[in-house]
Amino acid sequence: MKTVKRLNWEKDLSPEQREIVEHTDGPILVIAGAGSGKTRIITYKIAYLILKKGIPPNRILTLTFTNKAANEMSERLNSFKTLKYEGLWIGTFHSKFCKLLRREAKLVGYKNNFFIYDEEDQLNVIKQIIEKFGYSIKTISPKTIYRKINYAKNHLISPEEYAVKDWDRYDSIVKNVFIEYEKFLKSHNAFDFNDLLIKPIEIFSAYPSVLKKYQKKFKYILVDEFQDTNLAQYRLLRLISQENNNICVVGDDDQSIYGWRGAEISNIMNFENNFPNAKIFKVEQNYRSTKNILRLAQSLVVNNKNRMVKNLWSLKEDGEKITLKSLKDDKKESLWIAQCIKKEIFKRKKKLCDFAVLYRTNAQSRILEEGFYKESLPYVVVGGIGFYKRKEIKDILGYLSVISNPDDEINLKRIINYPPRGIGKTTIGKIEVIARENGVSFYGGIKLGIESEDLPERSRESLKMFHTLIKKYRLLRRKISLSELVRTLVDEIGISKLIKKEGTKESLGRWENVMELLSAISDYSKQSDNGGLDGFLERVSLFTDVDGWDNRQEAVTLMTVHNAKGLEFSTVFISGLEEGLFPLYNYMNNRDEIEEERRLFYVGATRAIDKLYLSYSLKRMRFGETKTLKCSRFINEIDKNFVDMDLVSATTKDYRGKKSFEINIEDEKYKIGKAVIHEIFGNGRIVEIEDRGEFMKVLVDFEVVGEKKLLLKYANLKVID
DNA sequence: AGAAAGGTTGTTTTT
DNA sequence: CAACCTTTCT
Repeated sequence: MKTVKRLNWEKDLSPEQREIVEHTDGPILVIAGAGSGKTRIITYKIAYLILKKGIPPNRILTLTFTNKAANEMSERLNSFKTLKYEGLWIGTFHSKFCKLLRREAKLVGYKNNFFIYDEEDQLNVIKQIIEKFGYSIKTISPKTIYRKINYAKNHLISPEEYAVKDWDRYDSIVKNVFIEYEKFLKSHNAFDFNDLLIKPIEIFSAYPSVLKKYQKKFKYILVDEFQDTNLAQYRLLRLISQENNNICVVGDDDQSIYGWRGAEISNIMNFENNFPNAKIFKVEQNYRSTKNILRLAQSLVVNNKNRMVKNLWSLKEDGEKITLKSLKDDKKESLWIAQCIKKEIFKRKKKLCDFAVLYRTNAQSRILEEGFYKESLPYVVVGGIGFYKRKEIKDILGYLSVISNPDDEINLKRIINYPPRGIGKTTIGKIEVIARENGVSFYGGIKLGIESEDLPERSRESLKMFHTLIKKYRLLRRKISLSELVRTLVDEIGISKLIKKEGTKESLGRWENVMELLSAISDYSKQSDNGGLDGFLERVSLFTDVDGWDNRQEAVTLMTVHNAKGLEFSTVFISGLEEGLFPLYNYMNNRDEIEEERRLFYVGATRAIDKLYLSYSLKRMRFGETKTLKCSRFINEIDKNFVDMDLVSATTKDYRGKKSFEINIEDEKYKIGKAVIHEIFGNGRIVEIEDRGEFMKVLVDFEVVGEKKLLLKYANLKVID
């Protein structure tokens, strides 16, 4: 059911949006506040380029943050009656540069059927290397190494450049593992996520003619969510845009929430310096939220130092007040949320899909699920362990990967004894030796192992069976459809029996997942432009749970604030607003990190269209222990004039109606102009106040020693009044 | 070789 | 409180 729309430049766009759409040439930065119609601007710009300027779609590159965003844009383009956009490059950075790599892989020594390793695969590679070096993964944590390697790759640091302080043994281990890791991936024809961006950069610098080809091809480049691009993405944009210099980036510095993943907020802050003669637009009208929601969000985010000044405004009414609720513990919080939703559905005739419950960490979903279950309220959890990361799914995908690319040792080892076929640790160890001695891959080692005298008859028999199985499917893949292939495979290896045998309460769900995979594959097979087995594997690697989430489903949506980026809901709950959880404890120590947490809260709050609920618990179960918690500093920061409060304090006093909290009452004593006494510096007056809460700092002008900035916590100042 | 039991570890957010 | 890894038992 395709809804066909006529494009109406005047009616569909505000005058300022239209100006941006029609300003096509040269570098453009659009600072677009939350809910100001970013997606609309980009889609209409694409339409404008094609229809009004006659640019062929295949000469426009549009980069988004999620596949979902790209799909939505495509859908909108599809709804425009007269628009033909076949050939348009639209998708995430990762998927588009993966596409480029499929074409150019041989330039970096890869075959074009490369496989993409996810975190689990990467960890397996790292573990294997650590053990090969003779370390124990007890002393050398694979996860730490993984983080360090990822950090380096995010910052475009190669293993050779990886700096080691010569006294730091750990760092030199990281470096060595890093070097081996890169070699391993290459020799197994696999990339990790970072490689999808890094390798194109390598290709472009080594082969200027290839770069030229793409520079010429892409006359116009459009980028969404620019505030979350990292160094590699930024480098790619610079390289590709050089020829035509028509690059339009859209973003909002207040919504930059991926710093931990290497995103550089400076990319957006310094755009004007890096792209000379850039035209800057600011869109401050918000079309999404009520005034109350906007004011609250704004009152929070102004506490950030490192931001561009913006003043969001809205033509909507004030709307309902924000509800702030404090609860005794996390169980009560989840029940309260479920009950609020029920009430709203009953009173205001809202639908389940109008609600989203957001949280800081995935682990919080479980307690919410329990509460929803008790209240028999349907819900979907988006994210967490993604569908394609579930064990039963990865096992099947492991087979498919090996069928496509037998060099993939990691997946080969994953499935070689699943289902158990008598190929255990000892046999695998022997094959590794054989492979190394003969200079062949692990798969090659299996072939030799079948003939080898060093292996017992039984193992050789098992290996032979396994090898025959893989060979059979490698042949079969050319003869039957992908969907039939996987069905036959699932049948032959007896997954159904295997899962049933486990006999756990999750077994049924796991089997359902397998069936869901089969139907996903058959859907994929039906698409006319499908890329066969390799295409499916690629899609799966780059797929996220949000991409698959259906927003019309009759269920409440539960997800992290990160996942909610770019989405909107009539009613939004932000839960777990406690010091240490949101902001998360790892990020409470430095200013930049706190600012990112604050932006995250801002992103969450601005998802709401009509009504926002904020809640926190005074006790929460973590690590199997119940901890007592204080409410988030962000709650203290927001302007309470638009908030209805219903609070339980730690001392069970009711703070209803009061404008500030206990923490704040202490702070209130310190105001600009107040006279204070310090033990050493003597008398002075407060001239400036920075931060509130735990890290509150004051600038005091002392009579004797002049101005000093003091951290209130340690200063021991006395106010004299 | 494989299953079952026991101990230890750790949770941030994700393309 | 799990998930994960190691050890122990069959």
